[in-house]
Amino acid sequence: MQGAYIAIGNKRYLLKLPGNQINQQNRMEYNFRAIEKKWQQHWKETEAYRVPNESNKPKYYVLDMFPYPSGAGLHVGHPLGYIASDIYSRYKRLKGFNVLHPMGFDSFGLPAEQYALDTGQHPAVTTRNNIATFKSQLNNIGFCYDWSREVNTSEPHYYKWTQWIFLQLFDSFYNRQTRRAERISVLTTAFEKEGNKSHPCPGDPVLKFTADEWENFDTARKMDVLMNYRLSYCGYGEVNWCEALGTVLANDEVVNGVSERGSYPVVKKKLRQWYLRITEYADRLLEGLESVDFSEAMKEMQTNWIGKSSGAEIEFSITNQESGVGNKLKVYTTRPDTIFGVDFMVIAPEHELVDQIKTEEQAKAVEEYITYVKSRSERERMAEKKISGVFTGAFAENPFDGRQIPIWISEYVLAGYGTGAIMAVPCGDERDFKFAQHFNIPITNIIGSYFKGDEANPTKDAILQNSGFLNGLVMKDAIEAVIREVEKRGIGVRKTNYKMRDAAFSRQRYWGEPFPIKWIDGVAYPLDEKELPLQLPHVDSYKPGPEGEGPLANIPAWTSQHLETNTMPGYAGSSWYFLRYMDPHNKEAFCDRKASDYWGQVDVYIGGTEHAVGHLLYSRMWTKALYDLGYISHDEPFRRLINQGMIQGSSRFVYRINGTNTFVSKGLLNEDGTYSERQDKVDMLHVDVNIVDGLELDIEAFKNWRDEYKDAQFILEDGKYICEAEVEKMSKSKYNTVNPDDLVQKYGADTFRMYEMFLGPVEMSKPWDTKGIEGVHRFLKKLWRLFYDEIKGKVWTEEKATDAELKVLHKSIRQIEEATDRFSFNTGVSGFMIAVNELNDLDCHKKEMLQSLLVLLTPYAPHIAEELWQQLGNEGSVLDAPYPVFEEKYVKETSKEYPVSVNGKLRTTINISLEATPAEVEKLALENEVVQKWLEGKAPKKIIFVKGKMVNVVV
RNA sequence: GCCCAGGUGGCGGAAUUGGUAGACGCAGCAGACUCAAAAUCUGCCGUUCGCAAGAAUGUGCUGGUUCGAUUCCAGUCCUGGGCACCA
Repeated sequence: MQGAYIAIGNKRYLLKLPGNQINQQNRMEYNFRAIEKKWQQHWKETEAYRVPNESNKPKYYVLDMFPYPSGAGLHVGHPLGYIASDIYSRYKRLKGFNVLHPMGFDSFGLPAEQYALDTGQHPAVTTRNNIATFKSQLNNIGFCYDWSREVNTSEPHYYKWTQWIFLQLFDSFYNRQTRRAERISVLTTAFEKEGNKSHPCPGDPVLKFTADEWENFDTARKMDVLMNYRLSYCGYGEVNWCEALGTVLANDEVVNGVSERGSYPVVKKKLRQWYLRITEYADRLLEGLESVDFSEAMKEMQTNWIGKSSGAEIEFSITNQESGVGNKLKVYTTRPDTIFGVDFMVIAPEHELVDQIKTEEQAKAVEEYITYVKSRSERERMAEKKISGVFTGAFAENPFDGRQIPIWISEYVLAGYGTGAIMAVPCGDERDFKFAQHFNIPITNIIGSYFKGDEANPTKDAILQNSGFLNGLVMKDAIEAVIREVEKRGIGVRKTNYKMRDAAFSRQRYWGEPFPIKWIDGVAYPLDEKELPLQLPHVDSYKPGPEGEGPLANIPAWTSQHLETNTMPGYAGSSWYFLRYMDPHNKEAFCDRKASDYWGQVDVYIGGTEHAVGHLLYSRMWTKALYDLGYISHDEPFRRLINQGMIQGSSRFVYRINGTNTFVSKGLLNEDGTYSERQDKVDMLHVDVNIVDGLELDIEAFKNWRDEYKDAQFILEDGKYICEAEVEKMSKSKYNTVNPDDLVQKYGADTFRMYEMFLGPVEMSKPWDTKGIEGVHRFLKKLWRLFYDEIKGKVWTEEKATDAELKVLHKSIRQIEEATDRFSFNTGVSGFMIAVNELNDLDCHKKEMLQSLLVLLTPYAPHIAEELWQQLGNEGSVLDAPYPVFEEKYVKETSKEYPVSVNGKLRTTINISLEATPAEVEKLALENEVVQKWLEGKAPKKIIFVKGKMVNVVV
């Protein structure tokens, strides 16, 4: 950059000039570093991105899923969605909207705590540092965030309101009659009047009491009952318990039944846990999907997660001799029509009846199996292909034909779903069939020829046989018949079931929101609103507390106040942050009603599918609850959702000859992956992608990369060391992360932004490859040269544009506007490239043209657009310039080069007027030499003509 | 295992409603400019056959529907995401 070209004759020389003399010359070159710095500073000083809560413009709310500020900083995968949303926000602003486009940090979480455990650094400190890094990285890219609205979930003035919302949920229940959340006081008033007959208990379905009984409950009992209704409630749940570490582990800290750190055994342990009663909202979460613009795939994932099914809960009597007689085994089935095909029962190994019903002969086998299952994660149990299980020795009686059915336990039945017990029908269910085969359990066929004995058939169309009173009925119809009969006999009920479970809402950790709850005599009391925020206390050690409790249990000052020692999970703060952005500094409320009424729903929400069923469902539930309680006026948080794909890492590897410090270039390896005639074994080692150009290793950089490679030897091919490449997750440990800062430094933010978009559709996952960025950078330089010649200086003119030039412009307006509208930013970028190429071909430097192009470009490359906009002599910022309006008349065509096929195969093209009638087109097509050749004198059977598209002659 | 998505040149991708497959860019090759390099510009660039004209073939794989399929249907393989304490 330090220099300029001068021309002598027709030759050019690059002159080295001192820094203070280059300004005027410099302007002729695309000096992106100076330009970007200048405008970022200017926009900051003029508060160009500040968004008011009052405006006569229509509002538009564009939101990114905010990041967890990890210690590794931002890598090129993060900004993909942010760039997309930034482009869209700027586009909407140009189109005249008041656009809310905020950013913040989801700053509570496990990694900061683990880091604290390892290094003793307080999570608040590391989090603050990480946020500073993230912010500077984000600002580098030139995003138009209104930073005055930044939120950090781990700051007391934010989590005060997370705690406050928790208390609202705590003080609410879901009224199934009105289908909304209502205050607990509504419930107690009802209890006083009529007991719980109008409000069946969601936490304990068999609980029934009268007004008198309620009146006579003591306080503890009353609170206990209410706990079973609250939308946030305390119960018991299983966690991954690691005795050796004395702590509870997250699922991804457990690998194959042992802890990831140290490989200690991990077992299931029941602990007191907080939950959100999201199951009460299951139906509304389903219905709400109809009113939002999410992809079908996303809706399907959420629907499947909620997993609504209907069927029946049926009781079977247990009939074995030794014990358990008189007990009932309750199963849930969606296929009661197959009741006569039940050949065995399977109950979850942790089912409460197992202990009572197992026979003495089977006791040992059962216990051994339970020990095995305890070490298994739910994931492993579901994914297991190997069939396993143990007979309990007990039998149940089929209520319809009295058949004795053996009761088994197996890991494929989970305690948490339905009743934790199933009736197995091997002729109709594949898993049951395999189980029966494996354990040689005889199979009853109730569907005649539909079942051939080699695989189960889940049909509902068969006519039932061997099925008592159902014989002759079609299965579909039998479902209803059985449910009616079951209810008539009082041995079961019709039942709607949900796969979704209540959301576990507590963690035995330090770095999360404290619960504003005090425990007194085993009863949970909420803190008063005035006591919020309940601040996280300082700790000296992040070690777990006794008996699986969190670190807070180690603090006497905390426990002496009887405060809850659990903290809230990562998703607490993220379940409502989109509301806080609307009114981030409010000290009186989580968000002023006026602000939320103005901004309403998020119009476009951009984020990854990995949040499909977690964060998105929780936010939807919180929004619905806040709506029900009258705090906001909309009950779906996100009107439209765009899923951004993941950027994967493209890892590079070097081959080292086993036991040496010599590295062999990839192409020199034998086919079997060994080296040389001696067939030396080689090790494949990760190497930092940043010291590899494409596939070619920078050998000097490699030697400096790590001490152990200082004296490395290389066996080269064609003088180069060629690396192996593989696509993997982008992660520091794989040395495949690329820092956006480096690319911005080298090519500028505008190039970086456009290149990320140019990689492909936002929704799609793709590996990162730095190589192509040059092309986008060249494009911006080419654009610059439409304005400035490096010798002649400014080259734009005030001349009137020609028709050909106007056509280029309006074609571009159409393509780019439409691409931006449908989030197809990659084709948007290519639209700019085409426009610049064509203007270049036309040698067009007319201000009229270029100016419009700059406005189109503003959302994608704001810095260069603003600079050139100013250079052209415009007043005001390009950020608010009028968006060019497409006019059809400039792009109208009169004729088209029609593709002409014979029998569907393209043979030639003919230029035909768009006015031509079908008859004229047919005539022209048949007269065509090429068509005649392919007709070989035969008459055409048919001619298909689609106006403006194609002609096909069928022989 | 279950749910969801995606497979198109050497590479990233385009083709919006079933109508010219490969836009745009990278890499590569050839050329211009240059003492040289960089930068820039021009041309070529799916595969096979052919001097060429042209022909055949080609969107993971196997079938189907259609005048016509990357696009719709059935099956299948592979890759990625999620599966409830990573965020």
